[in-house]
Amino acid sequence: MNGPRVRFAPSPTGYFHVGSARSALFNWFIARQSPDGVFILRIEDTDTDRNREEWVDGIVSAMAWLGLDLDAGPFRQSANHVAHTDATQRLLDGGYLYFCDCTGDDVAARKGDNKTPGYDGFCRDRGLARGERTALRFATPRTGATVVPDLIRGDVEFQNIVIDDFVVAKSSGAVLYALANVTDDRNDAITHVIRGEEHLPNAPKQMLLWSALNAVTGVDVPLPAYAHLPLLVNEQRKKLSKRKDPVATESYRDEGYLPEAFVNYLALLGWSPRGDEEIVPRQTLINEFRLEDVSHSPAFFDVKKMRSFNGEYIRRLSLDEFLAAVAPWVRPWATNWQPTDRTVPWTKEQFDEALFTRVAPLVQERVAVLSEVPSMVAFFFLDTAPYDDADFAKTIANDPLNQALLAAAIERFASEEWNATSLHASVVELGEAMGLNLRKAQAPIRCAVTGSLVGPPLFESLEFLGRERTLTRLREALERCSA
RNA sequence: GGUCCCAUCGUCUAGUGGCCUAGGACAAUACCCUCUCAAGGUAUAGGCACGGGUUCGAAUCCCGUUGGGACUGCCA
Repeated sequence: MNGPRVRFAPSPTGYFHVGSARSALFNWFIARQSPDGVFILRIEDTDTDRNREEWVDGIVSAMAWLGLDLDAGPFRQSANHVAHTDATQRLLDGGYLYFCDCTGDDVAARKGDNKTPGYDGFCRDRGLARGERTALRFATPRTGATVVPDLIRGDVEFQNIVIDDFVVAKSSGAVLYALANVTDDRNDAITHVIRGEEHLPNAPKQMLLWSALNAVTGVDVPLPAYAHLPLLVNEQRKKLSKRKDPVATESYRDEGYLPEAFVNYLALLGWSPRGDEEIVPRQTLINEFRLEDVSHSPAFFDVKKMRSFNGEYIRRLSLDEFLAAVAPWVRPWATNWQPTDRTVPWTKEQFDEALFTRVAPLVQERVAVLSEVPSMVAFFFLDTAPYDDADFAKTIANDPLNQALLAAAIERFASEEWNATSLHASVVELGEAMGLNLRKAQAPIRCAVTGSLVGPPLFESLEFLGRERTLTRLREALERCSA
């Protein structure tokens, strides 16, 4: 029982941020590197004004989707409030805390051009007792320095004089993040605190709190190792914002990213596996990951690259795996999970599973995300082809020669042997008779049958669609011209 | 303003004093393949922010400059 004990401690205040997903992943790597490693999910929900239960569900299901399995939890930090208030009382008794009745305006007014940040310790020696508007502050040392031994960055030194007397408990009695987090980390015997770089300035405060708690409880829990991950930034090199940037992990799932691809890409933000190969199995990521190798500088979350990875992962799927993966987008009525805000172009009755199974290999190598599949195969299931008006006008409506070719095709296809090879040969001949190469000759047929100029290979598509439906569509296209 | 962090192709990174005329991946461009679109193949272009040191030798170590970022809440 002396393996690493790590925790992922998000606050449920919104969608599951991709940066959070990466923090969770790196924590999970550390836990999974040891047979007795422990990965804990702790929901930090002490701010009752901002937390919503649905966001907790979002975190839990997103982590399950990514395959980040838990050894303990999910726990609610709010469930530990007795431990938090107990810790507060002990610190108060031990002389580490004092009451303060300053309002935010008071603090700001007194600050003036004082160069040290935050609160100036005005109430530290006023000997205030608990009152209706008294918050509890931690009396930070005024001399010396606190060194955060960061596994990624090395020692980071903070002069104690610049660490202000931060609030530990609100006047309402509610214990705040800094103390709640440290109390829980001590109780959980966390060995590695792995989190975003925005928490680096919190680290010395929490170390001070940790040591004070050790002294005041008589229980000497060793300090955890710290690792502050480089931030994920947008194109403007600013921290990824929930409001302005596409950061919701859920939305990538809805779009049809594979969890393995998502995990692989996330792992590459601030770290890289050995050698020149970037697409590597999860087990390799686990085996090779080292906090000491994580880069120090912010990383841009590049959706383009992730798309490319996802396409690669999709192409590596077996047919059965692909069919299973794409099911929520093509037959959502039969799956446990459905992407939100996506409508399928066909009805349950129109969908033909056997036909889709034959068609699937054609689209599997053509999509980067699974949500692209429906529009690519819709013409197989819809009663009439979903026409792209511009394509239709260009290749059929305004092109008499192509109309003649369609008429010839109708004649020829009526008796043609119905397979891709012979259809291919017959369109070559049809084209030659009219002085068209295959590239030109296939276009009007493709447009008439599939509705657009781009799509899966034409002759296989015709074979799968069948003679009758193909002929019907060719006729409909011609009728559409004269209408 | 203060504290702290950071700095290799457009982007993510390899690189831990000589293996670097700096490697890979995504994106870009060209060509090949080809029934469209993709995929695949081949090739091209593109980078050590700047200035000082240290050293026989620096992308790698030190200092400074510049630039970027995080934090600076009775949020987490």
